[in-house]
Parts: sequence; C-alpha cells; structure tokens
Amino acid sequence: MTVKQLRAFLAVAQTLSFTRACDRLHLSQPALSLTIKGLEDSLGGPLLIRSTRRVSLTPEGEVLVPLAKRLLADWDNTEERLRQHFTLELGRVAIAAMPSFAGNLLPDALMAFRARFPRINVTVHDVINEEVIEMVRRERVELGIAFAPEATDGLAFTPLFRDHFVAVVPAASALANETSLAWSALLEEDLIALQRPSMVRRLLEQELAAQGVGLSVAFESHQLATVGRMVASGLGVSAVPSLCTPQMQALGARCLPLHGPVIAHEVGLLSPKDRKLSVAAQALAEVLKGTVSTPVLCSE
Amino acid sequence: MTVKQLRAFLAVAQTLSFTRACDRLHLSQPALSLTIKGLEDSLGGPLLIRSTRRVSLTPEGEVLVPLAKRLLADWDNTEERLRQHFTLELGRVAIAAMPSFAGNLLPDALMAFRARFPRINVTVHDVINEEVIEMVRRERVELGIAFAPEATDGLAFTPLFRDHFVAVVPAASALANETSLAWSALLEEDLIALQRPSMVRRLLEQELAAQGVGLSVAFESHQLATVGRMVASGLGVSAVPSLCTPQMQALGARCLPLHGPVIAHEVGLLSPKDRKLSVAAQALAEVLKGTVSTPVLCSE
DNA sequence: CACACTTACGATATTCGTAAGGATT
DNA sequence: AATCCTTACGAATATCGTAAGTGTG
Repeated sequence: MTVKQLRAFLAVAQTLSFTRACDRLHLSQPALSLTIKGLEDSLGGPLLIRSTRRVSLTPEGEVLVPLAKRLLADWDNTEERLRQHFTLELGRVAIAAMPSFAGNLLPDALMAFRARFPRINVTVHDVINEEVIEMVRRERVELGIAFAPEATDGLAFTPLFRDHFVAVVPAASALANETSLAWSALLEEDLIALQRPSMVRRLLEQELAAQGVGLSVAFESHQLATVGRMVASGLGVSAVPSLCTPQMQALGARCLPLHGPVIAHEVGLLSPKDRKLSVAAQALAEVLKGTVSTPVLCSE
Repeated sequence: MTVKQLRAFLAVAQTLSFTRACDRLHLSQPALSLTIKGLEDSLGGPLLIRSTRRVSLTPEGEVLVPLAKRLLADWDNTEERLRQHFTLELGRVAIAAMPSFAGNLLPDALMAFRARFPRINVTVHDVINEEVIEMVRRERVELGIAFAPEATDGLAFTPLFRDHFVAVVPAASALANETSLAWSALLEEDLIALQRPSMVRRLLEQELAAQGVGLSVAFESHQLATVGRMVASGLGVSAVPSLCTPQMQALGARCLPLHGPVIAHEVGLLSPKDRKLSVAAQALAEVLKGTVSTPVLCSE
C-alpha cells in the first residue's frame, strides 16, 4: 500500500467517479484505474464497485474511507511540520547562557530573533558559566553562551566579543564623576565581589594575581543583582564584566572604564563540535552574532 | 514523501548505519542512499549526518523519528486491519431476521459461523418480517432473513427452504397422539393465532381464504412464545411455520404435520440487489445456506 | 449511441544493483 | 589498509498516457 494509492482511492471514494478523481489527482483514467487495482490487490479484495455507469464502495471500501482520511491527514500534517522546521516557520531551540549574558544582552537578541522567526520556541537556561559548558557538552542544549572555556574537547567556540572588566561605583560617590578609573584607585575602596563558584570571580582573581595584586573582598554575594544594589547603596565598589553595565546602571550604580592592567576575556558561542546544529539554532547563532557584535560601551 | 522513504529513514535512524539498515530493508547501499537523499530533498533539508565512519541524526532527524514511528505504525496497522476484513479474520456484519427464524434456526447457524470466524462481530436485529425487508432496503443491514417478499424491487431473494405450516396442540390433548392432522380437524378446535401485523398471521389467512376456509380466532398474541404457552396450557391449538417447532416444543406444546391444503412459503436471504455484500456477509450467507438446508422436521 | 471504466501497448521515469570513488579511522 | 557512504551508469521495473475495447443506461 502506497501513499499514492491511498490518495487515489480517497479521491474516487469522495467523488464517486474515476473521471472526476482524475482531475483532482492530475492523472489519466487508465493510470488511476491501475493504481486502484494495485491497492485492491495489495489489500486482498475489491474496494470499489465499477458498474460502468456508477461507482460505489464495497463494505470494505466503506471501512477504509475514514481510516484513509485519518492516515493521509496525519501524513500531510507530519510532512508539513517537518518542512517547517527547515524553513524556520516552526521549531524549538534550547540554549544555555551565563547569568551576566542572559540578563543583559540576551533579551534584545531574543527580541530580534522572535521578530524574524515568531514561531520558533526558544528555551533559555540561565545557569552559571561552568554549567553552560556542561549542558552543551551533554547536548542538553544546542547552544551555549559563556566565557571561552579552557578545555575545548568536543566543543566548538565562536567568539562574539572581548569583554573587559569595568568598575562599578556608587552614583553618590566622588569616583562617579571620573571618566575612567585606575585599578589601583578602585582597589583602595571596599570591594564587593561575587562568591567563589562564580566564573567572574575566578577570572578577576586569576588575572589580578598574575599582575601581583591581591584581592581583599569586603562583601560577597552570589547574585549580580545583589552586588549592584550593594554598590548603589554605597557599601563599596566592584568590578564586573562590561556586559553587566546595563544591569548595574539600572540598579543605580555607575560603571566606569578601568585602566591599568587590562583584564579581558572572550565571550562566545559554544556548541558540540561533531554535532550538527538545527536550522533554528543556526539562525539563532547568526542573530546573536549580529546583535551582540559591538556591545561594549566602556572603552579600553 | 513516500512510505518507502520513511521506512528507510527509520531503519537507518534505528541502526545508525546504512549497511545494517540495508539488510533490514533488503536493499543495496546505493539504493538506500538515494532513497534517503530523496526524502531529504522532499522535506527541504538533511536528516542524517554521514561522517563516513558514523551516522548520526540532525536535530530535524531527531524530530522526525518519533513522528515516523507513529506514522508507520498507524499505516501498517490500518493495512493489516483492512486485509483482515478480506481474510475474514476481522469484521462486522449486521443482519435482520424475523423472530420465528431468529429464535429457532439462527442460533445454531451463528454458532457454526462463530466457530469458523471467531473475530467477526455479528449484530442481529430481531424484527418483524416487514421490517426485515425495510432494513435491507435501507441498507441498515447487509442481510435479511424473511419470507419471500411480494415486491422485490432492488432486492435479491435467495431461497433457503420451503416452510410448511404445522399444527400446534397441547401435549395433554388427544390430538397429540396423532402422527399427523388435517386442517379441517385442527380448525374445529379453539384457534390461538398471532396478532394482525404479523406476517405469519397474514399468510395463514390469505392461504386459507384462497381455499375457501374462514378463520375464527379465539385468542391472539403478538409473541410466538405466548402462543406456545397458551397452547401448552390447553387453551387451544395453533398453526405456525414449521421452523417454530423447536420453540413450540420447548414451551411444552406438540407439533404435528398438517395435511389437506398445503400452506407453505419460501424463507430465504434478502440482500440489496445492486449493493455488494461484504466478505463477512457472504461468508455468513454461505453458513446460513449450509446449516439451514434441511431444517424441517415435520413432513409434507 | 454515448458515457464511463478497463485492457493493451509503446514511451517515459524511476528504481535498482554493480562498479568505481572518496573520506575517515 | 579497511570500512562505510556516495557517485556513476547500465539494466530492470514501474508508471504514464494514448488508443482501443467493453458493458450499461
């Protein structure tokens, strides 16, 4: 039994005429006749009664009609859905992004993506940097957005931009009036930092240690938002990746470029190296590359 | 998208190898390769990733796998079910039979039918003779069992046997000792008959009137069983089609052959003339012809 | 006799399998 | 070097459309 045969049968059953069914099927009468015969042979008995003048259904044919309808509807529906996955009319992407990115640059990118592909569902996992890498590696998500990982075994990393640490100071502070700040000046203040498991914290410590500078942290939190509020309320200062600037300023803190040692890291897209991305994920990656191309509003 | 293509895809997706899928599909590698390519072209994108050493699925391929499974399962299931309708492994027949037949000869016939075709559902409509004809004409049932109808417009009648009226007398009566009875002797007793809408009553009156004999009915009922009980309890005698003999005797009455005017009518199968019977109905008709061939246990 | 489906048949397309090619482990 | 998929090509098969045939109203 083939799709063509079933479609032919249904056309005849619905029009009760080979001739009329031919128009619908774009087929000649003899071809249709043979097609129906083939179906009947494959099923083991007659489905239609041809009385030269009128076509009618055998009881078995009557049984088949509703079954054939359902089967073909399912068939066409599935075919169409699959096709939509390739034409980006429909789909689903799961991504993971580190909180600093998910909370600052990602929303605009998703807005742009949704404008172009309104029926593609995007699931965002807002998890810490290490877990982003882990989720990509385990193929829980198709794409990850994180700092460049040290070990790239089985992972492909595409840089989006180079992120610099910026100073975060209270708006009311005297420092807020400067146009830029030296690391040495910043570190004289009470420092508020993210807690240990954080990648941002690790990068900060590593880089400063390499410069021979020790960190003395006055306050800690594991949430970026909390750090921002702490700074805003005058508790101290902080240093965060520049991509957090919008969030920090929204919380009432001021961000300033830092000079002295340049502490910067690549932020980019992670994907499994061997695995192919879905069309939808590819499109999302493209949109991310586009919207995130020059996001840094603090100078070097 | 064709059935063959989908089957091929699923085989590759499940074995993750073209070579192994070939065995299952009884197809050469190149042919399979082309088939998959055809499917991918028709859907608009790649479903499988061939890395010469290992085959894996694209995300779109992953989406298709469960859909394809369902689609093919439905497909095969439908095909098998339809085929079973032709091989009599599965099916449904609706028939209508007049009460005298439904209650006496039909059960044994259905027993024989069920023994041969255990999975064919038979729906019996136990209705009066006229309604049997009506149900066949309106195609509410595929087969009817009734007396030969006068108007056979659009109906095909196949005789099963010729039924004679037999006398029904109380077992306790003196008549019960006779081996046969004359109509004239029977009609001297109080007569119990079916009520007017009944075909049995009509046949009786018509035939006797043709012989110049008038009927004087003492008691009436519209149920054969009641007539039987009335006779059994000594209220009077009756005359019923011979096919009711088993029922009458079960109710405690005695049946005797009648001589004098022979009152007989054809009992047979009714079916729509133009309409084709289902394979199941044909089989049932055959079984009925077989089991009912010589049912008359009262002589002529 | 006209309409509607079937059968016959030659032409065209598809599909298949064998053989050769290419890439990866 | 061996394995596995793809491409190439000739052969077999299937399908199609035109033309002729058949039966019914």
